[in-house]
Amino acid sequence: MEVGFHRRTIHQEDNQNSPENSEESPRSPLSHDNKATSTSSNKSRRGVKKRVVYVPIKEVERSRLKGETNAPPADSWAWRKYGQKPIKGSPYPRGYYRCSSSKGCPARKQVERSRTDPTMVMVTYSCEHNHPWPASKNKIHHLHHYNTPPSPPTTTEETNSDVANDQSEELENEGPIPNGQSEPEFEPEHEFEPKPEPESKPDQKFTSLEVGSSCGPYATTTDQYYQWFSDFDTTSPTMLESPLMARDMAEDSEMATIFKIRDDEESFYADLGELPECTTVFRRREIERMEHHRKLICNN
DNA sequence: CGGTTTTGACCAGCGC
DNA sequence: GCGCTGGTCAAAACCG
Repeated sequence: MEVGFHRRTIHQEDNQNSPENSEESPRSPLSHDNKATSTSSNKSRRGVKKRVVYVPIKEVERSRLKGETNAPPADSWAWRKYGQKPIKGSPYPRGYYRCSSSKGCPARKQVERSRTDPTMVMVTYSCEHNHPWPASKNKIHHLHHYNTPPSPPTTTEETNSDVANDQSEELENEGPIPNGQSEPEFEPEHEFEPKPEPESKPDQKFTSLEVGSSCGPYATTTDQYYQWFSDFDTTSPTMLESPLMARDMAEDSEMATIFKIRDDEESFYADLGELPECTTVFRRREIERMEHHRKLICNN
């Protein structure tokens, strides 16, 4: 499935706001899990850390249209279904998947249709991958798709504006983090940028990326471009706990607006079918970047 | 033929 | 301790 979780909504730390929580039966272990996920404990009944992601069912259906029956939301790991259970109180069964990219990988995910919003699929990740991102055919296809790397933002101004655009997506960037290695669960199909963090200096990342510097042990020529993704993944838990993040979470109303706008926008892109959303977005960003550079030159 | 999906059975945590 | 429920196992079926 070439299409990553590009319209997903992550409710890892803020599940209180998720419709899922409000509807869960109070006694439900799932509810307990989700609640834990939304709080500091973030652990399931068996003490395994979990992360919850919401994905529009459209993504799943798109995957299914491509011949993937009962397809879980797209991501770039290879998942093998090992079970399915009807969940009490939910009309939809829950599917259990484990990572099949590597033998012995403890990574698991549960896929379940949201009760309140059947158009959304709730994906719960538990455990982390203990291996690098497999160079699956999907990935190859993906990379081929986006083989013309758009120019990442290079200026603070631009980065900030993009960040404002992508606040929703920042929240989305969650999932198992394989020992600090790349976690390509979320394909960079559309704008997705880490919030500028004093420590991580995302601008520098982008700058270094632009010059093609190596970014990690598993970075390939094409991977380099996406490495910032994994960097962000690696740091995202910290971000979620950071005061900066807390502040952002407090701006929920604004976030909601952004969510809505982006959702509409992305729905539009989704209607374009296989046309990679990022191509449009990145092209637009490229134009913006060039204009910005032109201004700088003019000013000089 | 190897990998994946399906599905019933079993196990373990949690609440009462 | 018991029952309920979620999570996992494992064998058979399925698929490319």
